[in-house]
Amino acid sequence: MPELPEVETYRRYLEETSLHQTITGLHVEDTKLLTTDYDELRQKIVGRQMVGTRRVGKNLFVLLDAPYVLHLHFGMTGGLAYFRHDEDTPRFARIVFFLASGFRLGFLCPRKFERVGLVEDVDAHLKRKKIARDGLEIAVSELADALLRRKTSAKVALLDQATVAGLGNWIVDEVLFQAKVHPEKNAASLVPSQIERLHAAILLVLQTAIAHEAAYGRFPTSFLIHARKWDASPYPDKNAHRLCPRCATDLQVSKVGGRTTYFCPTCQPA
DNA sequence: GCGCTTGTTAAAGT
DNA sequence: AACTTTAACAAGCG
Repeated sequence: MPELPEVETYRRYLEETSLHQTITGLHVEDTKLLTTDYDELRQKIVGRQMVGTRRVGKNLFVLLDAPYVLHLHFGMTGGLAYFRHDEDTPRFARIVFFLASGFRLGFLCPRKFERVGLVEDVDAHLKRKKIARDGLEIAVSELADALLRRKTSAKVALLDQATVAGLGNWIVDEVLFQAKVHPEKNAASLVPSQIERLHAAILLVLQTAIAHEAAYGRFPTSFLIHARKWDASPYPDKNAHRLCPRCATDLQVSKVGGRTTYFCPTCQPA
């Protein structure tokens, strides 16, 4: 689930549960999940406290009372869970931070695409990884600059974290739908009105998703996301979600940039 | 059992 | 050289 809204929800969850407690231990089931050597990581975080957070796109940075920062990336399926007792350990809590209160913060890693490690400097890390401006903060002019220099489709360009940070597969589909732009539209040939609509749609989709703590089932029925098989929740009619929420045309499913893409051929003409 | 998956990146291609 | 596309990664899920 971890696109920007989920990571923002995890960020708030971590802030509410785990700050200002000395870290007393660390468990790591599989060191492939680490971008910092296990022993070095343990040495550097045990005895420290989490004192704040910062999120950029899908990246969560946990500030410590130390001159380095813990970096969490949730991959395709990562999550967080705060718990107390052994018997409450969630499935897939492959990394566990033990805290002085007796509680533990588990980093759930069902598919091992998640990553945890230390970074010296957040901004240097973002630059090295080519992470662009966060989706909630990007200006129209920045979005325009990034899109117009690309020789690929609007969908691929929006999915690229070097264009705008935090959008994943379903959010890009939702943004394109709300902005009435075809996913395969050439990014470089977007006109100013389309870029303005994309910018507004990015804010709308991200803010709506965050307001609902990324629980897709509760999103407005005007959203395309309900077309995805895993979420037909607001519709009593089993087939209603296959139709465009705006014009009731049959939605189209295709592959763009190698990823499953939903769009309305009427509202988003080629 | 088969195909699919909300992300990223190394390798291959242009 | 620089940008784009593809395949691969790992494992759970329906």
